[in-house]
Amino acid sequence: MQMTQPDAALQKIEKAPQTLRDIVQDRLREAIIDGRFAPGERLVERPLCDQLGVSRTVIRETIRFLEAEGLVEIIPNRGPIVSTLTWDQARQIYDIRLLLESAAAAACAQAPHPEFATELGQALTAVGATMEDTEWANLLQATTRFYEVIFLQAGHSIAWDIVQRLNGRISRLRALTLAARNRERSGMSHMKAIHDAILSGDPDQARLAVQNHISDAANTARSFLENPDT
Amino acid sequence: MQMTQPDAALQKIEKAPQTLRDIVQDRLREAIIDGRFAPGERLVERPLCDQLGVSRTVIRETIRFLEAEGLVEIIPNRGPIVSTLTWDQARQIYDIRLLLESAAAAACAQAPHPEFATELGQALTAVGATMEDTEWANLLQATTRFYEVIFLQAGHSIAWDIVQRLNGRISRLRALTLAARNRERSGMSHMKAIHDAILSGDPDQARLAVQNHISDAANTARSFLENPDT
DNA sequence: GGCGGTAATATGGTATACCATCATACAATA
DNA sequence: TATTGTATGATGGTATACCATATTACCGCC
Repeated sequence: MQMTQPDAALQKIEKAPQTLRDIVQDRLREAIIDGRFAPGERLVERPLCDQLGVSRTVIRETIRFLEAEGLVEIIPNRGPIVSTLTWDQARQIYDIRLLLESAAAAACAQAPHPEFATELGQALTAVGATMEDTEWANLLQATTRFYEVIFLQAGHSIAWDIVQRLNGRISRLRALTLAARNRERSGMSHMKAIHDAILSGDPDQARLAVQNHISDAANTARSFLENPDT
Repeated sequence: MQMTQPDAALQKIEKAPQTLRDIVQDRLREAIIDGRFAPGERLVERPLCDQLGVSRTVIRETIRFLEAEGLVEIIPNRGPIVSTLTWDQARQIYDIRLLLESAAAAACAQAPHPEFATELGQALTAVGATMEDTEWANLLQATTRFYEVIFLQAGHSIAWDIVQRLNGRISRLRALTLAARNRERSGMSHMKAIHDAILSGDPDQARLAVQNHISDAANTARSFLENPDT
């Protein structure tokens, strides 16, 4: 039993004990992103407590976090509501995504890495596999994964955090645009273009492909937001 | 007493009643950004309560918010600490700022607006006025204001929120770089270049000027972070 | 004297109780 | 019947009390 030489078997205990708050935080965030609350709907604390079986303390701390994420807004002495989204805000978010995602894609294209190529290919294949899926959540997840691979390979983890947070705020739009069946295929072709451009080591082409992908999505989103239907 | 016609005198009550949490949130954030806590230092809740004269509830909800902002990190079952910053993270932050700020500056340059010109000029003058000031916080505030004018004119309010949040995370570096006396003047000249490029309606030149400003700041910051002094 | 175990302490996690405020409904009076 | 005042209820804001866990300190035993 020599301790000077670390045993590979049981290295470090890394269990990250999940607290109630973490669970509730994920649940509530998911609920909002999945659209189980309407935008502008009040999030009354006590009913949420009953529903989730936790105390108000937990709910309130969770809401503070989601407030900082931009998913909920607090009206003083009135309480939290699910954030609403104007087209102007959505436009800004798509603009920012365009900047961050094209930068990440370009960075990947400039520094090719063999195992990254297979990883990106797998991510793209996964997107294609969910294309015919009835569950749109899977497609959304696969798409997210595709970009995650790009951002992490580029070493842009902070930008990725920002993009994820922004995506949360436009989740309703993302769901709507994905539901638009005809866009699925175009989205797929755009992602293939991004994939190809990166692997061929062409940063400018990668930027362009990302731009096509996002502007396409933004246009679809705009038609939804400007036609007051949902 | 005709109510159909709104009286200009007492229009709408818009007081936004400040809650304890809001106050504490601002105070704590300011304290961290001002560097009154060392990076990695534990933020023990109960002492903070005594110090600020509020209950743990308030402190904890505040900390949740600051956690989402990236200013503090939570170690499960151990409590919050002031976030540390690696050079890699700082580099990423400067990269993102470069993207967002150059986009905003370019947008301003493309759509000139007369009253905006005077506003930007005033902001620049204010920066110059704080140049000789002994209180570095004033310089930082004036610099912030300069960029705020640009972002808001560009209609990039969300990007501005992001930049402000990122700036909070590198506040220590900003203070250090500003304290480097020799950089003040170069910072000023860079901002003047940005100002001139925008007013002359040259987006590319504006981008370039922003790039110079940020890369200069990033280089100064790197020398601090890589030399383990502070 | 070092090592292991147990007790004590520090501190975060959670629940609850109480108070403040705002909105709404109802009643009384003109 | 309309208007205004008041009472009541819903709900967020804040404080506190209690519990769980982890770290530390101390003590006895080998």
